[in-house]
Amino acid sequence: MKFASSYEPGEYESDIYAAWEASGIFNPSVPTYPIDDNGDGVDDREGEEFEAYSIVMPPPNANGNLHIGHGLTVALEDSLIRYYRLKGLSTWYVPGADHAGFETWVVYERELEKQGHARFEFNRDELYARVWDFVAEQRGNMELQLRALGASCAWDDLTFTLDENVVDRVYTTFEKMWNDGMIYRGEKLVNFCPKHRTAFADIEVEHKDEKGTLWEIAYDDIVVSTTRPETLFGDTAIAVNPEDKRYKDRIGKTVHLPLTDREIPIIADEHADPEYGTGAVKITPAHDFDDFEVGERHNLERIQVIAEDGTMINVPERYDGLTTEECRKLVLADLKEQGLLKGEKKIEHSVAHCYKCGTVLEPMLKEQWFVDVQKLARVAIEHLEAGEIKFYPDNKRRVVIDYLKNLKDWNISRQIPWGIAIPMFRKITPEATDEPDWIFDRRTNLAEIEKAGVKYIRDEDTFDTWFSSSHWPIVCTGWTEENYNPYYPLNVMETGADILFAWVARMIMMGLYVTGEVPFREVYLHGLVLDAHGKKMSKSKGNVINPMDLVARFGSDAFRLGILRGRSAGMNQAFSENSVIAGRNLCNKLWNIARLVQSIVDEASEHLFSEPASPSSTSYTGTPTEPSLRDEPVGSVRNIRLSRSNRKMLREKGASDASGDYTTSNMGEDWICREINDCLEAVERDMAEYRFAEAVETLYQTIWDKYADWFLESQKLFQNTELLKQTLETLLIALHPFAPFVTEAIWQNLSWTDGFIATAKWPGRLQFDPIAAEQFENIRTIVNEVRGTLQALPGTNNSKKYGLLYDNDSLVQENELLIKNLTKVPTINSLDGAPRGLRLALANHEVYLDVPEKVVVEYKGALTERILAVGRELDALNARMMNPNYVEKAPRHLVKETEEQIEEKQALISRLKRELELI
RNA sequence: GGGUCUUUAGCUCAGUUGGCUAGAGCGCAGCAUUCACAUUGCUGAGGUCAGAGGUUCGAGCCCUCUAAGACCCACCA
Repeated sequence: MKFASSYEPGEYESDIYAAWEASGIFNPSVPTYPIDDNGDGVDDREGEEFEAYSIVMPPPNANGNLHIGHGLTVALEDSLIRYYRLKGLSTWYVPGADHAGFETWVVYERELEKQGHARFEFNRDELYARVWDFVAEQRGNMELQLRALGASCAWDDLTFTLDENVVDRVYTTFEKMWNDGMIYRGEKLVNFCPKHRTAFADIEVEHKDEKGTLWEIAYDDIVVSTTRPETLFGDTAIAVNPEDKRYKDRIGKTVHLPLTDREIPIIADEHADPEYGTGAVKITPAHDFDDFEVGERHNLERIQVIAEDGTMINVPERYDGLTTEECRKLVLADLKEQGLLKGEKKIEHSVAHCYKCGTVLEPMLKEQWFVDVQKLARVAIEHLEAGEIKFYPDNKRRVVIDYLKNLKDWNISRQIPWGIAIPMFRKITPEATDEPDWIFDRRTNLAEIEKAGVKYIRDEDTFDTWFSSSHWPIVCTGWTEENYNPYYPLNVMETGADILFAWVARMIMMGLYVTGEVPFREVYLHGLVLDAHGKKMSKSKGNVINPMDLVARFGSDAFRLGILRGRSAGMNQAFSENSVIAGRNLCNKLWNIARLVQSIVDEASEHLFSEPASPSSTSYTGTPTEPSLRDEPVGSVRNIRLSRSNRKMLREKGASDASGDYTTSNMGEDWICREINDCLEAVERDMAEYRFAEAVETLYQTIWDKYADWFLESQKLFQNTELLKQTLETLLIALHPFAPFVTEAIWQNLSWTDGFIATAKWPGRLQFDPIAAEQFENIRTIVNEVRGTLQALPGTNNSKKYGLLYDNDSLVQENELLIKNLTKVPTINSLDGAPRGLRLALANHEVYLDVPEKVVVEYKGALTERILAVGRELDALNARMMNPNYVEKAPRHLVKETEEQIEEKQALISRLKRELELI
């Protein structure tokens, strides 16, 4: 037995993935469909052009586990890859693993601490080797998890962010920038985490609004306001606004710096806001970003008073070595004692924090490597404004441009050992005066090098990970200066909207700088997956949802379908487990659809041949009883078939080849063909515009509400095996990008399919008779009306009690059996004699429910209500037509439609009134 | 301070360039039960589309303002 009564994902998923992977179909060098597609011995690719489709995965942390955001990423990216693979493109989904410089370092440093060590006990090479081993030990989990999610990536091409080719490429770029004069070493204020002892780029800083105190301190007779009294030892001036009358005559004079014996000048600078505090501000160029700039304008001395470990230096002995916090208390106490503390105010201000440990960052004067971003940003802006990259959502393009316009030089030095070493060496042979102080060299494995007799030592810093990550599309596609590479630029960069600036903007700048081309043609940004209540997931809140738990409970497909549901580009959205359950149910539904179709196919082959068609088709021993309606007299079925023209519907060229041609023989068959075609069209349109949720929704409705609930129900009467096979295949293929496992599991279990569905051909359109398809809508209307009315009638089990009568209605007559089957009414008869029972409110059909007079009377209220409702609709339509502007200005087809509707409603309402009178 | 986004059913969300009676899943209520599927079928209730104004023959959709919320950027001592 091939199809169990329910789909159990756990029994299939890992085997299916292993089979895919072993077959090499995820590899881009392999054609995505058989070379000889139609078995005629000729290579079908002859003369065809292969289109490439590439996506590189935003690399998950190599030694971590996937979180739900990765789950979303895979669901989105793999759907695209699988869709375009089915479309016949040569797809390449490059997987990645991130060394996650700072993140991993923080984890490892904690580990070191646990072992009772400090990082300063080891040199950089030792630390690097230790973290490498640590990562190697932990590695692999996330790669298995990607497989569990069904990511159809080319595993042979997995790129680790510390791979040799990555480092090479990063060094090449750095060298080019160095030669182009875009790299400089500067002593600047950087955001520095005293706990992790490293600097950050502006973008890594987390600003939080906090309550603080603004103290007023007297510097002689001038009172300044400050939130950081402990830095006064680093003050080298007082600034006042040049327009400020209060201080005009003091400019150029000096004041005494409290607690010291220094005099500092009073300078005029726009930075001082006369409205704020006392209008005078102390200037500490070494410990404040604004003051640094003021200092540059006025050539002020920079006195560093806080060391990298967060303790005081270069201060009077009394304060030396204290932490900033201790020092602040002591300074305030001393000032108070001397009567210099003039006041304090509670204020709210924004404070920079380490995004990892939350420590308050210290602006620190440090020599670092900077990238002059002016040119990079300018070029990127030009290409963006020219619209070379399409953004989903669209508004993010503008947001990136604005970001790039205000971008400041980029600090790429990090004082952590886990990362790509900066390939710069400092001269230590002082007498070699003609040689530059710094040289570029790739030999970063050496702590010291010699060149032309001059000795240099290595800079111990590593690159900001975003510097190397910005090369991701280049390194993952193996782009080189020499070769044509159809996979670069990428078709799309899919990633989180939260790293739009840190990553996407930098990839654009770097891609253009290195290759001269934008690195991707489109960008799809997804929002955050929030918890069920719309809150951000975080470990501390304990509301983190593990995608692997969901995969284990509901299956990979269910997870993918569930997480895509209702999600749109760039939007944060709450995660709903119910959507995953709905996905699981769809998988099971599809499974059972296949089970039914297979059983029909098996039965048909038993009828055709005295011997079973194939061993597999008879191995099915599911429900032995035949559907009762199949026992209907064959004659009546045949009559229906004969009453329709013998139309042979050839499939469109390019449609799936797995089954033979079909002939539609009843209007339900034409109808489902039309619905499936519409569905395919919608899915194609949605995929082109990254409307994943809509594509899934359409497939869900088509499979469940149309295929199962109407088409398969009608096929219980007349089985069109060829059409069943082909429509099932079509739906399986169409759903495959979103639910790869269940569709493959079914494909493998069906008796007539070959190969993998993962490499099947995207279906063409089905042929059908549009008039017949439209007529089936009438049947649906009749059936719906019968069902609804039966439910509304008093009593239970009405569908068993009352039959259906019709008068002069060929549609009902021809489809008696079908209507009977779908409504479950016991009988359908032509009306003999005068009308009786309850007439259905169908405008164009004379159909009665054969209910006794008593029931009709009881139904009177409902009928009255119905008349009122139709009356309201009619009023609305009439009002529209009374408006001369509508008749004049609205498109003619709409006006005509309104007129027709009015006629229809009027006919209906007068008929209903007559019915009411008769009761 | 600047910017982006959100507000539609009890919950989570769709609603493509304005066009008829605003949809889905889950939840809820009722009915069904030898059926491929209870991970089921059928039926139903539930919405002043945040509020106010405007444009238009016509607005959930476009414009203005207001309110509530989320996020991003920024040097406010």
